[in-house]
Amino acid sequence: MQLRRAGAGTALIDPVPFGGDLSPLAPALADAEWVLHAANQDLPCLAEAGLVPGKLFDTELAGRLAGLPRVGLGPMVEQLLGLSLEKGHGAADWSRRPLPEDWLVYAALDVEVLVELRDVLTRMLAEQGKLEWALQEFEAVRTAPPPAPRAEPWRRTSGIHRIRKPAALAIVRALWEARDALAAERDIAPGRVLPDSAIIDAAANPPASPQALAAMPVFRGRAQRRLTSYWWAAIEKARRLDPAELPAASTPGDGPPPVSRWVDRDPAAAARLAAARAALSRIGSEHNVPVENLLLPDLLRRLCWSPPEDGDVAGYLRRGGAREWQIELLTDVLTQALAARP
DNA sequence: GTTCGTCTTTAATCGTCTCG
DNA sequence: CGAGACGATTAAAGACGAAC
Repeated sequence: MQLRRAGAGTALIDPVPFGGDLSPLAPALADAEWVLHAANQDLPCLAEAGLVPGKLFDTELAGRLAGLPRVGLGPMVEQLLGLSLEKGHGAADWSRRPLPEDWLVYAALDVEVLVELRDVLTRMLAEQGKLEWALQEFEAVRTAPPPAPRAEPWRRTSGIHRIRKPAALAIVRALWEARDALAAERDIAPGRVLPDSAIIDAAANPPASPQALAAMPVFRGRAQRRLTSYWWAAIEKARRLDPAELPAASTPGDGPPPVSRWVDRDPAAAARLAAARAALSRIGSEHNVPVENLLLPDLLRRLCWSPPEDGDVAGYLRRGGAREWQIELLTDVLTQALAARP
């Protein structure tokens, strides 16, 4: 983790020896405004380590609101500060120790520029009359609850669409969970324990015996041969489940259907969405803000699919987590758009 | 009454882009 | 590498009707 504070210089902290608990740092950071880039990606992690900001500035979000075309840290620093950052070691293995010197330098340089970037962005936002918008956005990010864990993460196994029957899905689930447990125990990525494709193969053509399993691609590999009985036990467990315990063929899906289907399913809703999108796109270009930052696309879809019966668009947006600046800016045009007819 | 084949419906991918 | 967004596409289940 990289820290920089005016007057105190830059510090790099390896969280590993602390067992992931960085809460001793919290008092030192309590009174400061945290300047992060794409904070929504790091905050859940930091919160887990015991670090929660009291005030936040997100340079990526600020860049979007300021209407910058490229909001990566590198491009923004280049455009606004005239500096060029070295290309990252994005896909590098940051778990190795000791970390090479040049990686440390690269990591430190990342934060050297953040405070200066904040100052420039603050000035831009103020000039555009968007500083208050940004403050509301930062506060929303700061106080956002951690993302809910996926209810059924095994359903994201790559190739799952090939599996439809509950009995076969049960095998996917069993193998996925067995793999996850083994990966956690060995502390390596699940995909390196057993590829998704092997799970799907085994579910699509369930082997009748351990021997048949051990003859399948991937499973006949040198490393997998030692685990045949482990995988076989998972498959057997799935086979023994009561019908009531089998996973549902498809998740209910609590939101609206895919937009491409709206015209057939509910032409009126499609007309509302088209009108709302047109209005948002107009306001977006008027204020030089990306449409997806004007309103969460998912909230817009839900609004258009099933508008509030009492016509209280502002209340609907507020309950959906929209910020006050968004409500103020959009309620009228969205109310009009909801009156659109096919 | 059952089986087979085709059509419709549905949803989850694909490919693309951008980001860290 | 993995994430989210997007539009287009594709795969598979279910519905329906015809044929035996």
